[in-house]
Amino acid sequence: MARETGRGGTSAAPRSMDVARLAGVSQKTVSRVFNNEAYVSAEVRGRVLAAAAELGYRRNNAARALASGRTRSIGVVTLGTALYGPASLLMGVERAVRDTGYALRVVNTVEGDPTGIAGAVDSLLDQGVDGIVISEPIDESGDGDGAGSEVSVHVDVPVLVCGAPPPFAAPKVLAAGVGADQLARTVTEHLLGLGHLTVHHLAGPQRWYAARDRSAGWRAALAAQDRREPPLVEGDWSAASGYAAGRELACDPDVTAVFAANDDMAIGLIRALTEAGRRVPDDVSVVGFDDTPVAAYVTPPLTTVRQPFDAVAQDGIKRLVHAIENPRADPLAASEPPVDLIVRASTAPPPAGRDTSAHH
Amino acid sequence: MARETGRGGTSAAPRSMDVARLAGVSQKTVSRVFNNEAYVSAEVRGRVLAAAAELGYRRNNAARALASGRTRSIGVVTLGTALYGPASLLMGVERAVRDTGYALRVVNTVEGDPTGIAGAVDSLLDQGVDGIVISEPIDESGDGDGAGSEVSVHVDVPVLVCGAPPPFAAPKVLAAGVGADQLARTVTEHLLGLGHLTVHHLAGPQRWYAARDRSAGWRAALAAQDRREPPLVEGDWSAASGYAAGRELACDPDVTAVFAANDDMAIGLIRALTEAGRRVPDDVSVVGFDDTPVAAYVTPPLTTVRQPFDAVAQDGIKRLVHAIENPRADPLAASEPPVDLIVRASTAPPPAGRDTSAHH
DNA sequence: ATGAAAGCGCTAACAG
DNA sequence: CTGTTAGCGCTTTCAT
Repeated sequence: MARETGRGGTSAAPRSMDVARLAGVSQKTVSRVFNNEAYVSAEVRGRVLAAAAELGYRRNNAARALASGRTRSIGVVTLGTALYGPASLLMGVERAVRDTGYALRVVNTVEGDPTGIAGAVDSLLDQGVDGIVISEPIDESGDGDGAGSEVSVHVDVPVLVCGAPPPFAAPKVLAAGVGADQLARTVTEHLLGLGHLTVHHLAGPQRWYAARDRSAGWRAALAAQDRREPPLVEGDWSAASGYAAGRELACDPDVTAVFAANDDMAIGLIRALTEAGRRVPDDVSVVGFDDTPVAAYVTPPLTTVRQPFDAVAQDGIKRLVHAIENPRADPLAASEPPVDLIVRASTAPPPAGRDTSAHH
Repeated sequence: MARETGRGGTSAAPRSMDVARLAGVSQKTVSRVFNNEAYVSAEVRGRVLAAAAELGYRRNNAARALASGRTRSIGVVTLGTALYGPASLLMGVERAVRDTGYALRVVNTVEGDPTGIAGAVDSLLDQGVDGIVISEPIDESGDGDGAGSEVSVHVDVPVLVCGAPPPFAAPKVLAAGVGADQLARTVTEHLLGLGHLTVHHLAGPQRWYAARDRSAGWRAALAAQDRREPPLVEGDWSAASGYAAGRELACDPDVTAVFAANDDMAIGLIRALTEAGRRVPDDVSVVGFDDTPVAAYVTPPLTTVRQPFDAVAQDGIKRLVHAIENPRADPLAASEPPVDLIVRASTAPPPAGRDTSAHH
C-alpha cells in the first residue's frame, strides 16, 4: 500500500523520517532529540526541532507503544456517579496523572454491573495501560446469586487501590487512602467532646470500602471512650436516604448527635429532623463528611470534614508511576494524609437535661 | 532483540501468531476471527477462540492502531471541577463512549490554565485519538493580557462541542447541547406564569457558554412577554457567590423572583435572602438549575430543571462516532433534548401587593 | 556523537 | 473461505 498523500494536496501527517530528511540527519537522531536522550549536539538538536516545527511533526504514540512495549498511559476505574467524593477523586487523579506525563484512560463501573470492577480492569488491560487505579472500590462479593460470579483477570501491571484490597493478584498492589477512618474518628470525637453521651452514625452503603472506613473510625472513637455503640443506620449516600433515616432517628429521644457519612445525607437528615420538630443543633447535632460546596450555605451551616483528594491522588500516582518504572524496586511509602475538621453551626453541646458529662 | 521469555518461566504475552500455531491456522485467520470478519467457518472460529482462551491472548492495541491508523479512542476535554453539571456530563460521555466500543481518554483544563482548551486538545492529539469531545467550553478570548494568547492547534479529527463554536478549525465540528436555553426559558416562564412582573437572574460566569445559554433563555422569555430585563448578576457557580448576590438582591424590594443558573447558587441565595428577613417563597421565589441530589432536601425544597446529560451525551457520541467512521458522509442530525421542569416549594405567586397580573 | 538494520504485533491488499 | 506478503512509525541493538 503506497502512502496516500491525497486529500487534495493536504499531505498526511509527517513521520520522523520526514523530519530527519529536512534536518539532514538520520531518523534515529530525530528519535533521540524527541526522547531527550544524551549525546546530541545542541546544533543538531536545534535543526531537528526547527524541522519538526516546520512540518508540524508529532510522534506517533501507537508506534512508540508498539516498539517500546510501554503505553505511557494509566487507567482508572471509577464509579459512574457524579457524587462529590468520587468526582473529586477523579479530578485529583487526572491532574496527578497528567503531571507525570502519562495519559489517562477512564472506565466506570455502574453499581450492579455484572462484570463489576474486574470487568472494568479487563477492559483497561484490553486498551493497554501500564498501571491501574481503582478509585472507589466496593465489595462485590455479595453480588450475584452464587459466590463464583467473579471474572478472573490476570493483571500484569501495578495497581493502586484507594482504600481496599483488590480482588485479584497483581505484581504490585499499592494502597492509598484519604484517611477516612481518621477523619471519621475526628468528627466523632468532636461530638463527644461537646458532651454528647454517644454518637449515632448514618453510614454509607457498607459495600463501599469508603463507607466502611468511616464506620470503622466512628466505632474506634466510641470504643476509645467506652461509649455505647448505637446500631448503625445505613443510607445510600443520597439526601433522600438521609431524609428517610432522619424520620426514624427523630423518634428516638436518645439521639442527640449524628455523624452522617457524607454531606448529602446530612442535609436530608437535617431536613427530616427539622420537620419532626427537633432543632439542629439545639436538640440534635449533625456532622457531615466531604465539605461539599453547599455545606456552608445550608441551614444550619454544616460541620464537616474535608477529604484531601488532591494530596492523596498526587501521592498515590507518584507511587504508582514509581512502581511502573522500577518494577523490581521496593514500593515507595505512602504519606500521611492531613485531617481537616471544619466546625460550623450544625453541632453544639447536647440539650441541658441530657448533658451528663458534668456529673462525672 | 530476542523475545525475552524470562520472568521465571512465565512467558510473555501471547501474540496472534502463537494462537494461530496452536489452532493450526494462519495468523491472518486469527485476526479475522477477532475482528468478526465474515468468511470464517464456524469450526475454525471455534478452534481459534479456544486456542486464544487457553493462551490468555488479547490483541495488542498499539499494533492495531499502528497498522490501521485508527486508535479507537475518543478524547474528552473537561473542566477540572467536581461541579455537578460537568461531572454528570463526563459520566454520561464515558458511558456513551464505552457503549460504542471506543476507549476514553480524559484531559482537563483548569480555569486560568495558560494553554487552555487548545492545549488540552493538543495533548489529546499527542496521545492519539480519533475524535474529541469538548464538554464544557468556556470563552478564553479575554484570558491573557493580549489577544494573541492562543495556541493554534491543527485538529484533523472530528470534534463534538457541547454548546459553543470551537476556537479552531476541524474537518468536522458537531454541536451538542443540553438545550440549556430552552430549559432556562421554561423556568423563567414558570415564574412569569406565577404572576411575577419580571424575573431577576443570578447568572453563571459568562465566560462559560453553558452560563450564556441559560442567560439567553432567560432573556428570550422576558422579551417574549415584553417584560423589563433587570440587570444580570453574575456569580461563579458557587453557593458562596449565590450568597453574596443574595445579600444585594435582598435590599431591592422589586425582586420577587430569581432564576439562579445552578442549584448551588440558588442555595446560597436562599440563605442570604432568609437571613435578610425575606421569606422564600412567600416574599421571593427562587428557581435553580440542575436538580442536584440535594435540591429536594434543602429548605425550602428547590424548584429546578433537570439537564438531560445522558441523553445528550449518547446522541452526541453517536454522531461523533458516525463522523469518525464515515468521514465524507453528512453528519447526523442532533435530536432535540427533553425539557424537565421540577416544581417544588421554592416558587410561589408574588406577595399580594405586587401581583399585578390580575389587574390586566 | 551519529547512523544502519531489525523488528514490535498487527491490519491491508491481493492471491489462491 | 483461507493464506501470503508488505508495511504502519517508531525504539532498539549494534556499529561506527
